[in-house]
Amino acid sequence: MAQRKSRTDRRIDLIEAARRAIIRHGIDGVQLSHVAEEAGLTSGAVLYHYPDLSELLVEAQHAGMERFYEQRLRQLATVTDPVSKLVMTIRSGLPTGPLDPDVRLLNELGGAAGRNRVYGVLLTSLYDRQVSMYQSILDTGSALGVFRLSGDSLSLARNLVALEDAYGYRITARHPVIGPDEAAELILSYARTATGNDLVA
Amino acid sequence: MAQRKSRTDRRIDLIEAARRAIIRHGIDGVQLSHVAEEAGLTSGAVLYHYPDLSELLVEAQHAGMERFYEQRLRQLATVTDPVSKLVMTIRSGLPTGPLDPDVRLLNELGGAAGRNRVYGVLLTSLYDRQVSMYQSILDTGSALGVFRLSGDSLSLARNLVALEDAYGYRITARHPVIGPDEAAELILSYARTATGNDLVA
DNA sequence: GAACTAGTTGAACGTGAATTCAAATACTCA
DNA sequence: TGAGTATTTGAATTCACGTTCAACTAGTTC
Repeated sequence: MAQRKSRTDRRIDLIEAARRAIIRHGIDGVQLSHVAEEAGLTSGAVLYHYPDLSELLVEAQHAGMERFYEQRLRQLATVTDPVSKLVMTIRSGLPTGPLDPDVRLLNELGGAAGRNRVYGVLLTSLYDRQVSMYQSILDTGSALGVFRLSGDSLSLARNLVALEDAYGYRITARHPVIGPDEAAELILSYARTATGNDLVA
Repeated sequence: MAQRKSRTDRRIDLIEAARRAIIRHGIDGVQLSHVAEEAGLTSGAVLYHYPDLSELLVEAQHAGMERFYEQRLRQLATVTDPVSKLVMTIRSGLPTGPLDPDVRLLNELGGAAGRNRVYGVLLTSLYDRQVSMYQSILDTGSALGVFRLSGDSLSLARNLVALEDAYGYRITARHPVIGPDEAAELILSYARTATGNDLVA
């Protein structure tokens, strides 16, 4: 028998297990048994904690998103100058490679968001928060005279996040020439014209 | 009994039916019975033409992609000056709204491309062809002196396609403020700095 | 350490989907 | 027109999954 755990501990485990199962089988392909296997439990045990699998999946997606976003914020807090912030943020929005679990998970949402309102809302809220994050970097740099913005910061920020998103897909789809480094350089080339700064950290 | 059709006609029907079924249920959620229902046939009939459902799904995705791309090329051929071409192409890469079937279908590939090599290859090949399309517009405009490019045309083209992709997701996910018009304007703002042209058609 | 509680298992059951295939039907062409 | 062929159906079968639940186990409490 698998190690016994408290209700809260087990729920955390299950959310992690669901995250892995989604990455492996797709948000519409995950089965109860996949989650159980990832968690090292039987289906019955999973059902004991989450009588409705779809709720667990939503929680897993939600948790994955929050983790991704919080991690970016945390990294951001380690530096102060706007140039470093911008460069670092661009990097942290890209997958480390085709197998990056965080981005793989988010990518699963793309298609489902068109069919499922809950996923649409989740994904939209992540996008908006990331836009705010970029916008505040741009505005700060602008106020300090480091950046000379080529347009309004909201539009620039929206485009930066959009580029991240798109290259995330390219990288996880294993584009033969666009990897993390190339994608970062492509986004940086946009960021340079947007900020009028060379962005050499 | 459903109307009898020739092998080739029926296969075309089935590809269309599969396309609709994928949009409705997701690439990993589609079932044989969904396709059969969309086609107005029984499961047995579908299996008679496609013993392997996954092959039909790949063909449906392939056909959807080709159609999307060919349609863009055809539109592009109706105008000659680079400014009109660029503006029109940006528009034709965006969904008409959250329900746009072509983009909905493509979005289904995003997540699956990370798990399934075939889908990864399909999606990557579409991306690359779209990049070429933009690149040729940019190069022509540059040669004619209409555009003064802010960087190499390949990078600019890659970013333009990336922006289209990303806003396609935003729109199908029903972002409350980013619709087709707003997305087009955001991409255009990038295209303006990229080409040094006001892009007023 | 006995009674109680919470978590887990495994087997039984029901459901729905894929698969198979013989029979029925509609078309082709001699 | 009639024999032959291609397409479709519908029923039977099998399989995989979700669901339920009684029994079991490991903690917890008094």
